[in-house]
Amino acid sequence: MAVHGRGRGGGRPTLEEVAARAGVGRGTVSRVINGSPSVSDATRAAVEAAVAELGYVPNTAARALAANRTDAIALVVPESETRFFAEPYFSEMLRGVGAALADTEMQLLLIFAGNDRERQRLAQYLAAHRVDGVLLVSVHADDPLPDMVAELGIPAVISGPRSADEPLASVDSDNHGGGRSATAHLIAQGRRRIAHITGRLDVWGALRRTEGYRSALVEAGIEEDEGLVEPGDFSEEGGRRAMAALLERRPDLDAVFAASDVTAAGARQVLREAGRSIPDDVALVGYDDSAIARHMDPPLTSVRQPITEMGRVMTDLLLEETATREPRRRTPAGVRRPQTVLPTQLVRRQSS
Amino acid sequence: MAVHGRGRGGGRPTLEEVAARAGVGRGTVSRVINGSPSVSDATRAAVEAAVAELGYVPNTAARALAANRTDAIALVVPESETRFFAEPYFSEMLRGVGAALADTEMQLLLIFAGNDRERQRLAQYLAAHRVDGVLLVSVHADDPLPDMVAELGIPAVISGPRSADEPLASVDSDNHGGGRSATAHLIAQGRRRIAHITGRLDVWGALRRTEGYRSALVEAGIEEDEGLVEPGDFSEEGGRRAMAALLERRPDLDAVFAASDVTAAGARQVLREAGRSIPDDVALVGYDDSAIARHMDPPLTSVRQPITEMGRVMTDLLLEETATREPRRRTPAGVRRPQTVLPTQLVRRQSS
DNA sequence: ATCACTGCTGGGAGCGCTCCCACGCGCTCT
DNA sequence: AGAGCGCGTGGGAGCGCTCCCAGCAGTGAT
Repeated sequence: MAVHGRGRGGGRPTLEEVAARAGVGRGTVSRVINGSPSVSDATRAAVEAAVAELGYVPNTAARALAANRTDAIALVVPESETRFFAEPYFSEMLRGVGAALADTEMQLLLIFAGNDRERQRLAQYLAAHRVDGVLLVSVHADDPLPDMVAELGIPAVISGPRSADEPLASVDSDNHGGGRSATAHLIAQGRRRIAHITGRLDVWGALRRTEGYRSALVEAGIEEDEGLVEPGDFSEEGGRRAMAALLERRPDLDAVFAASDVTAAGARQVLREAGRSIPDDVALVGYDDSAIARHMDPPLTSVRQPITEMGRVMTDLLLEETATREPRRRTPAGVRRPQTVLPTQLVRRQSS
Repeated sequence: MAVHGRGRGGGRPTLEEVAARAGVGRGTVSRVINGSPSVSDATRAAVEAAVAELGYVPNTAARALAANRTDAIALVVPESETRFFAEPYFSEMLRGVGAALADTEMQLLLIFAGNDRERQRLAQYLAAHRVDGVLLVSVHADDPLPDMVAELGIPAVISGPRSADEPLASVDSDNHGGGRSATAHLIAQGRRRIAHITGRLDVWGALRRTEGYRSALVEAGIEEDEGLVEPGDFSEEGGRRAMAALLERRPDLDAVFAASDVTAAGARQVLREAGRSIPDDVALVGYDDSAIARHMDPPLTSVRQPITEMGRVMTDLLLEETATREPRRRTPAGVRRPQTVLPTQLVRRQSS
């Protein structure tokens, strides 16, 4: 890491200086730095030697200016920093993104857009094209963020499409399959009166989980009973409320599939208060395989999403996109971006 | 957020275009953008109007190249991402940094340097001067990172000096005062045989806590008893081991001041196993005021560090530094950077 | 021997900004 | 009336790269 001072006191060496040292032209050095194949081996070696001797490091600002790219992507989190840290979801996602970026020159920017002020700033940021691409995680259905990004013509990948015809590239876990396997598992345990507490149904993924639940019932030839389905909202309180309603309406239910672990935790409280034992009287399955699931009493069977893997795939997709869509322009209207779906996995524990 | 296309298809407007629109020169627009005072009000208004009309956003890359600054600082975390998320310390710190940056144009980069590979990358990053300054948090005493940063002549602020004569600017909480007030509190409760489990004594802050403990004893005229001091290492296991040793050596001790909440948790286990009740037989005080302290049984009295505030102050200090140290050069040898110390606060709970 | 044609190479022309020098104007002070 | 000053201003000269075109050899076909 030798950094020799030269020329204008203390400045780092420039391409020009490396070129002079190696006895070649500026263009050639640039080609070597950027790994162009059309450089002879001898020349390449000479340049590499000069680079090493001078401790040359490319000036990113100059490169960004000349090439009109930044070599950076942003992970946009439409939440407060507090929630970001509270949710293991983000942590896992970040790990996946980091892994995908590990052997790249790409720089990751973490941008919170929890309040209006931050969103305003983000808008400025994107307008200035300070990143080559954007990773959008856990966006709400009515969020204008994705459309803004699309409008600006910035490559983007979203985690969890907002609807069946999401125009942006997306990576999702198989919510339908998850709901289906959770329900099928309960059926395989001999349960027949399986209740379901949904998530917020304006969230596409939650809707899919519920559809998966229905599919499993249909496949097993069990008649659907609308009385066994109660809307929730992912929250603990919602779980309690829904469970109470279900118990009142169908006291003979023998299993519950909740759309999130937190919801399941709420349901468990009500079940316990009602004197139902888990899993003997009522089997319980959650979703997310969060820390709550592991620490619940009894430990909760839950559907695990490959969040880290999602982060990795999202990043790969985005990198590909930024690489191909070189001259920055808007995606032609009507062109659907790839929708990737990753498998979920049922983690069996004592609650079922 | 009107972004009108112009000139070379779709490119954003440039300074030049804004200047033409406002009927002024490039220089004048630049001055307005950068808030230079030497622009007449009329001209300023005209330029601002043009900026608004065109939806002009400065090109950061060009600015960085021309001005040789990046308007970005890095928060360097010498830990894995996993630990980063696990520790509320970082979350609070980040909040403080964010707050200080909120009404700045500065961009925050979060850089993990948990393993060799990441550190290598960081070195490249810093060598390329891609940030104007660096915030260094929770660096270990033998970490080469701070010296590398200093060597490169990059302004830096460190959280927690590594020794009494830390050459870098630093912001710390008052570890001495914290240890002193925790001990004084125990004395005020009528305790006289107060034991102390230290932190890792190669960590300057831990050392200061222990010195604070001693000061309090001296001030109260209580004779120091080396048998009451046992080295720990911030860990739970260390707390258990130390507590066992203390109990064996001084079975009549009536209070324990542990250098961290985690250590206190370890100590509590041993005390309980030994049949000592808290706080009746033995009063216990921890350090950090972490979640553990609140959830312990009984809730643990602990010393709170103003971590968010530390983040804020560190950032302010760094911004000041980057602003003044305009032409990038090394800090002259021998020039000590400011050492700021923020007060701690004793949070009383049922354990004492 | 002439003419492509291919494989490497050098260097001009910018990218959009900041910095700074020089200029013009309206004053005040001789 | 002329010199001197300061304020506001315009625009040249880069910052360190990438892109691209032209040029130069060497090769095989005509």
